[in-house]
Amino acid sequence: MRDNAERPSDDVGILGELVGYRLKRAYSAFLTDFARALAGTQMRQALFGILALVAGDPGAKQGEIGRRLGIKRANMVALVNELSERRLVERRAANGDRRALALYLTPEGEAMLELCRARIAKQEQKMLAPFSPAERRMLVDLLTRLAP
Amino acid sequence: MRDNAERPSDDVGILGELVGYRLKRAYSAFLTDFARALAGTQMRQALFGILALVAGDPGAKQGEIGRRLGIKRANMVALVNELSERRLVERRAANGDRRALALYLTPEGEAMLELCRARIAKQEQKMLAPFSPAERRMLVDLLTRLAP
DNA sequence: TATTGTTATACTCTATAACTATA
DNA sequence: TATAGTTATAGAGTATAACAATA
Repeated sequence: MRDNAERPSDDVGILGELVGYRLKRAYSAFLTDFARALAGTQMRQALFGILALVAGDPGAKQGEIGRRLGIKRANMVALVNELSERRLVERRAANGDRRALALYLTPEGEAMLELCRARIAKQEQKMLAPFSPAERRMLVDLLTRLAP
Repeated sequence: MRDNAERPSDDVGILGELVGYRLKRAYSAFLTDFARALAGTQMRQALFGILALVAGDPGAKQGEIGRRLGIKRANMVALVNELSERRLVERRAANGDRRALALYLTPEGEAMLELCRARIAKQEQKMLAPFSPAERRMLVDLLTRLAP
C-alpha cells in the first residue's frame, strides 16, 4: 500500500527554518528509531524513563518521579500500574508519609533497564554516526540550554 | 492544586545525557509555547503546517501535503475537513486525476496563516533569545542533519 | 495492480476536575 | 489547607486495515 509519511519529504517551505519544526522532525525521527530499538520488550519512552529514574533513586516517591519526568500525577498511575503488574517495579509504603508510595526496581526491572539502556545506546550511536564528538556535545549543550 | 510536571526538574539521572531525551524536552518546551502563542486562534501544529505548505504550493494534492509533513493519508482527512469547515482551505477537483483533491487557501486562510506566522516568529525569538546568531544557525543545522 | 481519499478503530501522551486519605 | 495517589474523561497525534473510485 506504500503508505504515507514514513519519511517526510524535504520541501516544507517556510516551516523548514522554524526551530520548532526542526525539533519536531528530529524528535520524531528519534522516536521512530527508539520504538524500533525497543521492539519486543513491550517498553516505551515513559516506562523506560520511570525505570531509569527509580534505578538512580530507589525509594523515590511516585509523584517525585513524575515531577522530574514531566509526567502528571494522574498519568503516572497507569504507567506505574503497568510496571508493577509486569513485576518490574514495586510500590511500597513510604516511611514517614502514609499517603506516599516509594518505588523500587525488582531484579527483573534492573535487567529490563539494562537491556533497554544497551539498545538505546546503540541506537543513539547509529543516529549520531554522522556527527563529530564536538558536534554531539554542541547538540546536547544547545538542547539542554533550550530546556534544562 | 499545584499540579505536577509543568516544569520538569533537573535531576533526570542517566536520561539527561541521551540526545533522544534532550530532544523530547526541548520539543515539549517549544510545543507548550507554541500553543500559548496561538491561543485564541483555534490553530494547532498540524493545521498550521498544512496552511503553510498549501500557501507555498497552491493546488497541491491533499496526499502530497500530508507526505511532506509526515502526516498519513488517513489522518489528513479530519484535519483538512476542519480547515475546510472553517473556510480557511478549499478542496477542488485536481485536473488530470479525478481521484485527487487540490488544496487552496481562501483569503481567510491567508490571513490566518499570516497571523500565526507573526506570532510564531515572535515566540521563536523569545525562545532563542539566549542564543547567539551563530548558535541558532548551528542548532538548525544540526537538527536538519539529524532529520532532513 | 497501485494510488487517492475515506471510514473505522486503537494506542500513546497529555490535560483537567474531583475524590480519598492523609499531612 | 495542602499534598499523594487515584479515577474518570477528553483532546491531540499517530498507527493499521479495508473499502470505493480512479489510474
